[in-house]
Amino acid sequence: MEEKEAFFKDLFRFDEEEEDEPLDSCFCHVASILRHSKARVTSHVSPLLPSTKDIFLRSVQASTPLARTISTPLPGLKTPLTAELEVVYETPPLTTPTLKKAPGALQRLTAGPGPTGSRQRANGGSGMPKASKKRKRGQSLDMMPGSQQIFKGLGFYFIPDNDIAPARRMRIRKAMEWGAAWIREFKDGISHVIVDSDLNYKDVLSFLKIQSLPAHIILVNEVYPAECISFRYMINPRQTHYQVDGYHEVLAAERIVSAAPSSITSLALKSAKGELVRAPQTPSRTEGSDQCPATQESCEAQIATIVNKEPIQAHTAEAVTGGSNSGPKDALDEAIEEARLVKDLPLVDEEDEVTQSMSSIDSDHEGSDTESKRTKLKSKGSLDKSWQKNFSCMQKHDGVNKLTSLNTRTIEVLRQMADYYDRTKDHWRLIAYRKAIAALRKQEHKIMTKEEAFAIPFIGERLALKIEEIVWTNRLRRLDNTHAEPNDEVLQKFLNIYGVGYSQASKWISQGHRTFDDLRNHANLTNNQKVGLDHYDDFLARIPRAEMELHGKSVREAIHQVDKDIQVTIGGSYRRGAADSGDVDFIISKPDAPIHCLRTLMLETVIPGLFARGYLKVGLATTSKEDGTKWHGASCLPGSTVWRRIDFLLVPWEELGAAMIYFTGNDIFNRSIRLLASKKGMRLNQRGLWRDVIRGPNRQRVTQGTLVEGRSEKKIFQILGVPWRPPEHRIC
DNA sequence: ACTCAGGGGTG
DNA sequence: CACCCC
DNA sequence: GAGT
Ligand SMILES: O=c1ccn([C@H]2C[C@H](O)[C@@H](COP(=O)(O)OP(=O)(O)OP(=O)(O)O)O2)c(=O)[nH]1
Ligand SMILES: [Mg+2]
Repeated sequence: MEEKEAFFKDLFRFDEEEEDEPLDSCFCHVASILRHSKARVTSHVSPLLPSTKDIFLRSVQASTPLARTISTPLPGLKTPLTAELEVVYETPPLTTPTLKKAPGALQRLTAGPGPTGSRQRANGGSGMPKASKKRKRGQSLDMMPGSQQIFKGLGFYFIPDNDIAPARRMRIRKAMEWGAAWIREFKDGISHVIVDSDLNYKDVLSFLKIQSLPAHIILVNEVYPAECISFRYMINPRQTHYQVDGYHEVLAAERIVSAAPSSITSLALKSAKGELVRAPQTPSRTEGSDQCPATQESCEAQIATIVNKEPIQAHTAEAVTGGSNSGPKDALDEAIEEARLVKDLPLVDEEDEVTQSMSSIDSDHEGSDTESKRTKLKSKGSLDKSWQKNFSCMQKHDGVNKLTSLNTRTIEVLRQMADYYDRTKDHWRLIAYRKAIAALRKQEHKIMTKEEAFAIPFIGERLALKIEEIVWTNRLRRLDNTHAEPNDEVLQKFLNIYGVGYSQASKWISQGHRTFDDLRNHANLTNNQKVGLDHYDDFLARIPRAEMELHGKSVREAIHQVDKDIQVTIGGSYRRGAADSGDVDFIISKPDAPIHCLRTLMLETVIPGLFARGYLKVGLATTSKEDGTKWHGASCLPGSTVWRRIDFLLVPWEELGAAMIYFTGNDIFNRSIRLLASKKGMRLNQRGLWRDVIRGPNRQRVTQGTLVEGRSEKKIFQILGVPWRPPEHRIC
C-alpha cells in the first residue's frame, strides 16, 4: 500500500482498448508541461502577500467552497432512517455523486474494520467526545498579527452555537484568529450573527427565541467571514450573497428597497453551476483575467457575486457590467431554503453532514455495484487482488488535469510545503506531500472541504485540514511560518545546487554562508558542487522539447558514427511526452551485444568524441568500475552557452525493458510499481523483474531472486498484473 | 508500530 | 560510511 | 504525513 489510487475502474475500462497500442506518437505534451514532480523549486515561489489583483482572484476561489457547502444539503432528501442516528459520515458532499470519485470514497468506507465507522471513529467518534480529541491537534488558535486582525473588536455569534460541525469549527476558529470574539450568549457585544447557510431567518429567530433581530446586529451567512478574510477587508455585509434567507425581505420591507431579482433565476442555472454546463458568460475581469488560479467554473460561479462587492467594484468597473447577473447564487440559496423548509429545521449540529453523507452514500452504493462487478471479473480467480488497486502505477496518469487546473492554488501551496520538507527532517513527509499533490492533481473537482479532501487517497486528516485552510484563506500558516524563517530562502537556494543536499546546505548555513560567493570563497566544494554552482541557472532551467530533439540528434549521430547498431532512445520526461525536461536521459543499448563492449565503446570512443566536438563539457558521475552502466555529465549544444545535464544509461539488450521502465519513470511511478512487485514477492529494478525474492526482517532482502523478465516492458507489466501504460500515462 | 524502491557514484 | 542523485 |  503506497502509491495508490482508486482506479480499477479506469484501469479495466481503458486497458483493453489500449492494450496493444502504445502509440508513442500522440501524447499530451501539454499535460506534463507544468507538472514537475521534483521537489526542488525551480524558480522562486511567489511571496505570500497577494497583490490586489490576487486578492480579487483569490476571493473568487475562497468563496467557492462556501457556495459548495451551501449547496450541499440541497439534495434535501435525507433518509429519515439514517438521519437520526449515529454515524456522521465524513464523505465528500456534492462532488461525490460524480462517478470518478465514487470508488475512492467507497474504498474508504469499506476498507475499515466496520463497513462504515472506521474512519469516523478515528476522528474521535466513539470513545471520547470528538471535540476534545480533535482539539488536541492543530486546534490552538494561531492568531494573526494584530494589525491584520480585521475582526478585532467585533463579536460574532454563530448559529448553531457550537463548533461541532467541522466546517463551522473552522469558521469560528478563523474568525477568532482574525480578531473576532466568539460570543456564545445572545447578549451585548455581538456585532454579527453568522448563520449556517442552510438556515433561514425564521430559523434564526426561533433559535434565538426572539421576535426580530436588533437593528444594530448584522446578520450574515457563513460565507461572509470567509470572504472578509480573503479580502482582508470588512465587506459590506448587506449584499444578497451574504444574506440569510428570508432576511432580505425583512430588510426590504424596512427600508423599502426592492429585493434582489434572485427569485427569477431558474434552477437550471443552478445545476449548470454545478459543473455540467459552463456558464456562458465569462465576464471580463478588469485585470488578471488571464491568471485566474481557480477553475473556470468556480470563477464563473463567483463572478456574479464578486461583482457586487463594493471594494472590488471600485476597482473593477468593467466587471460590474460584465457579470451583473446575480443569478445562480441566489437561486441556489432559495432552493436550499425550500429544501430546508420541507424538512423542518433540525438544528442538529451534524445535521448537514448527515445530509451530505446521504447523498454520497447513495452514490457510493450505486458506484459500488458496477465497481464490484468489474473487480469481480478481474479477480475471479479466487485471490482478492483488490489491494493492488491502490497502487499508483495501476492508474492511468496522463497529467491532463494539470492544465484543467482545478486545485491549482491548493496544489501550489502544498507544493511549497513539500519544497520546504525537501530532504529535511522528515524524508517521508516529503514523499507523503508529493503523493498527496499527485492525488489532488488528478481530482476533477475542486476540493473545498476537508471531507472532500479526506476522501482522496493519500490525503489524511492533517492534509485535509490544511487543504481546507488553503481553500478558505488562500494561505497556510504553516507555510507562512516556514517562509518567515529567514534562512529558508537560502536553504532552498543552496539545495538547488547540483550535488548539494539538505545536509550540506544546512552545514553551510550554520557556518554563516549566505550567498554563492560565500560558498565559492569560503566553503569546501566537491568537484560536482563547483560545477553545480557555476551552472546554477543552467541546470535549473527547463529544456524545451525541441532542444531535446537536437540533443538526441547530436548524440545519436556521434554514436552511429561509431556503431550503427546501437540504439539510442531519449527517456525520462521526454519519453513521457513532456513539453520540457530537466535533463536529457539517454538509454543506450545494442542488440545482443555484451555490456562490456557497449561500455567500452561508449566510454572510450563515443564520449571522448563528444567531448572533442565540444558537446560534452564535464563528467559528473562517470562509471568507474567494470560493471558501471551510467554516465552522468553536462553538455552544451553548439552555438549555445547553456549547459544541460545529460544522462547515459548503458543497457544490455536483454535488460532493455526493465531499463526502459526505470528510465522512463516517472519516479513515483517507478516506486509504485516496484513496491507492487515487492508485495508480490518479486523485485523490480533497472535490470529486470525478479522472483522468489526472500525478505527478512525489515523487509531486507535475503535472496536476490531469479530473473523473470527484463527484455520486454510489456511483459513486465503483464507479469505484475499492471495494465499497460504508455509512457505518457506514467506521469504519477 | 511499522513501512514507505532500488540502485548507483562520490569523497 | 554518509550523502547526493537517478 | 498516510496507510495498514
Ligand atoms: O528517484 C528517482 C529519480 C528518477 N528515477 C527514474 C525515473 C525518471 O524518469 C528517470 C530519469 O530521472 P530524471 O531525474 O531525469 O527525471 P525525469 O522523469 O526525466 O524528469 P525531468 O524532466 O526532471 O528530467 O529516472 C527513479 O527511478 N528514481
Ligand atoms: Mg530527465
